[in-house]
Amino acid sequence: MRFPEEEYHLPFFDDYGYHRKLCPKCGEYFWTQNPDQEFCGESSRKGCAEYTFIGNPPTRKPYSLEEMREAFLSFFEERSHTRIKPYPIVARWRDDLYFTNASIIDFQPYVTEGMIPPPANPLVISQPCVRFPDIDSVGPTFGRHLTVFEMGGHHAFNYPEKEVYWKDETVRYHHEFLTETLGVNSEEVIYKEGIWSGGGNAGPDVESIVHGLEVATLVFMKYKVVNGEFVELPIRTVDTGYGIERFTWLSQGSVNGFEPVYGDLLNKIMNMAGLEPVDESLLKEVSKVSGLIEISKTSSRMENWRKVSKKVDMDPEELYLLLKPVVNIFTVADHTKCLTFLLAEGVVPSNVREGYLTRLLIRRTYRLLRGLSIENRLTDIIDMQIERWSKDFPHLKDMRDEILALLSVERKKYEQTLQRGRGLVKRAIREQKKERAAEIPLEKLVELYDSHGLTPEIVREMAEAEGVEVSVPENFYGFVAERHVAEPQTVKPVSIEGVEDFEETFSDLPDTRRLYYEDAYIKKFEAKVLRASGNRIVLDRTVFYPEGGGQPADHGYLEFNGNRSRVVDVQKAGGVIIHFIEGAVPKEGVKVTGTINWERRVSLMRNHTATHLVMGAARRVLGEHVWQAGAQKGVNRTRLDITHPERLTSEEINEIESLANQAVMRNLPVETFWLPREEAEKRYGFRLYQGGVVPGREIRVVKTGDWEVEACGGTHCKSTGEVGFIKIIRTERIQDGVERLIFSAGSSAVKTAQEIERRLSKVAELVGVQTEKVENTLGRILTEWRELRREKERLTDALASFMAEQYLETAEEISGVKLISKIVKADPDLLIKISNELVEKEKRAVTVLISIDTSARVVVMVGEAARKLSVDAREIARAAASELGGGGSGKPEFAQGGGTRVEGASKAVEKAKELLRRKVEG
RNA sequence: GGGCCGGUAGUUCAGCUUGGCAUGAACGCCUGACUUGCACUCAGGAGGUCGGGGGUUCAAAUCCCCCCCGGUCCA
Repeated sequence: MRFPEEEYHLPFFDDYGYHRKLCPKCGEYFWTQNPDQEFCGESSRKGCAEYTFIGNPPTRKPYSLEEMREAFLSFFEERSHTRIKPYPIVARWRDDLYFTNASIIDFQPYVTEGMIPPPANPLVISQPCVRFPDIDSVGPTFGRHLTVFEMGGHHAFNYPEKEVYWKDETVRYHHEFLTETLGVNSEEVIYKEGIWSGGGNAGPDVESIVHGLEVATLVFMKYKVVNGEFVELPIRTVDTGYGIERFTWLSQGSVNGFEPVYGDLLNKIMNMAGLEPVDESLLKEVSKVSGLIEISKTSSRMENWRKVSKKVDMDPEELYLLLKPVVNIFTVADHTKCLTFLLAEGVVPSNVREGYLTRLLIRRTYRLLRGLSIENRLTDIIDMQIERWSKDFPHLKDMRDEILALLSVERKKYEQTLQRGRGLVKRAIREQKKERAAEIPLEKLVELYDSHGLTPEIVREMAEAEGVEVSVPENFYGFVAERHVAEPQTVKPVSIEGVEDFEETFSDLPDTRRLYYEDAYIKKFEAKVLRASGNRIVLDRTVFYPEGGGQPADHGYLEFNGNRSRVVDVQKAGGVIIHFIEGAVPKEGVKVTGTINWERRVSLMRNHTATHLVMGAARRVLGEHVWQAGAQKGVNRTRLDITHPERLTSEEINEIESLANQAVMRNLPVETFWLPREEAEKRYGFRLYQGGVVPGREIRVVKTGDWEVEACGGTHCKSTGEVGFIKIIRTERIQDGVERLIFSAGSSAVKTAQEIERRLSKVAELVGVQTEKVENTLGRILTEWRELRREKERLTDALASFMAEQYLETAEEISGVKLISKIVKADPDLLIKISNELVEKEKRAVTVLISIDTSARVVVMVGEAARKLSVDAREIARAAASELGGGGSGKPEFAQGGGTRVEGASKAVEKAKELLRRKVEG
């Protein structure tokens, strides 16, 4: 789709003599002052232009990154925008994305949806952003793509009753910044029309292009996307994104976009790797056409190099080999900066969500460093990054030790994966040699990557060490992606169970007054029934806590007109609280008296407050990277999931338990209060969002003395002393990087401790000693048990040998073979052993031994000599077993069979004898 | 959240397709021989609830179901 011209035809363009044109190459509309401008001027894959600023910057002077950021911020500050501090790059206040990938993310959805006012209006910010989708392009595009960059954004929020500014002023600001502040010639600025859509919002946008480089996107967010349709938003948001790094690059006109950002750091990495600088003029030529490069999972790397090499008239292989190390160093610079920022915010590498993306980044970086033979220098580079950026982002320095600790754990894990991989590759080669295949099949390569995390490059390296060639198709990753496309997507319904008809049935009701927030200790209350639908009741007020925030619903009963009905569940839909009851249902308008099951509620309160205490303890013991990854409170036990890269040791668990109990004993006051979102964030930081996303304009803060502050909607004790006692029961590992702590609080904790003791006593009783001696005694018993088991083996062997002698004496001679047949009540294993002895002693022996118990088993063995007479144990076993009501099979010299018809045993022997006779005589 | 791979001796793994003796393999360990001693070499030996629980079957490491644990790819 496309917006009509009116959306873009601004007075600004007319004032400045801009013309609207259609680019014949990419088919997009653009605005230019230059009447001869034919193409849109953007240096992209479609090749509409080349970079013309390389070695020839269009700005008045070169800017460093810091200077450019400051120029941008102060330009808007001077034009009545308020400067705002950057937000975290891990978007913990949102559940629809992992990272802050644009400055507007900071204000979505609460500001853009009108739930809370912006911190200032208009405002300006330089927001560090993280983007993973373009990761493959980072490096090869010479700086156009980065995984971490600063987005300069000036934002205005236009309310129906209050207009700040809209399209025309936005473009004028941008133009003024470029031309007057930076000194770019007006006719060198092209504006391209576009449509922007993301995060559920959309609108027209204007992209500004200077000398082939897109430097800013000016978005006019005016729609909400509902079921694929554009619905006008009441609040129109000016959402601009100025690529601070790109502006800096433009102003320096350097041969790549990394030098202006990293400067000396780049040279240091070059030196580490012992790289000679690449011919500057060649870099310049390539850089000019690097806009053609765009790497994705479905296109191949070489394809891009071929395009570029054609332009600079060089052999693609040669060009690739020449530039690869430099490009890899660009990538390393980018990735290590991104890692520094991610780990500084406590992202724990894992196999899911943002942890997985971080792991991906670490493993890519390791591979690159390996290629440069400096894999042991990662921590040095990270240290350089911390040094480089901590002036503007001081938290990096504070988190240095944790960053390095997280990296070291992750490195160990990766090395284990590689170690395992070597074994797998060796095995794959062995297999392939056995089948005389020429090379490792593609399918195997995909499996090694998909299931074992080994990229084909690594497999090739490992295989070559074994002298085996591996060919990897250019579109390997596209091939892998295909495997994942076919997977079914599960769509989970968002509606609350039992209230799917909320819109029709309850949405007209006012918010229920939540008495449990006014006083968490109310046990009994009176209220009026506002709505009764089936077994669902809505009251005007309630002390029944609805399930939410990992705290289960209260139970209890409602009394009215001499009836008493049980409340079995409570759910919240919007601001309306719905009670599910069993028994008589009160009519609308009736007055009811509600009573909650206090014992249940107070247990839940203790468990909930305990959760905050354990959380605070875990962070103190394990580090700042510990975040809550989920929690479910219960009456008897509660589970708390925390991010941590390793299994918890028993010492750590004990320490967490001790600290949490100290917090209990200090009897800290638990304060709960409501604060406007931005105020709460300012006062307590983003640490608040432990329990995940908290919607709403005002958020409820639960502050546990100096121990822990969280945004939380649950009911809590007045002071930590009421929790009584916290007992950690055990830990589990939910995922890589997430540990689950299971604990009890209050009287449940006491019961838990008693239960553990009871079990121990029970064990001691069974073993017959005092509890203090259980381990020793049990150890001794186990040793004895093993000895007895061995003794039994030995005796069985001896018995088998003895029995074999006995049985051999009763052997029947049938034309050269010696048949030994017996029906005994013995373990089949013994029969096998006897048979073994028999055929060992007497090569002509054929044994048919039947054991009878609840079912019958027949063991048939044929000695070497008998075997030569074409006696087949399988045939005999099968024949005998048919009389037992079952089947049999095995090997020619040894077979087994059996059945349930025990009484057929003697007949089975007869049958076997008959068959044998036929075989050797006939 | 979804997919894939794996769990057998102290360790790394075979065996599983096609149910039938775990005489399993290598390394490590113990004992002995050789040696001044160590290492090497040779001979012998110990070491297994086949991740757990159900089911099918005369019979399950092997087939089916559930669970636990580890790895990995993708969102």
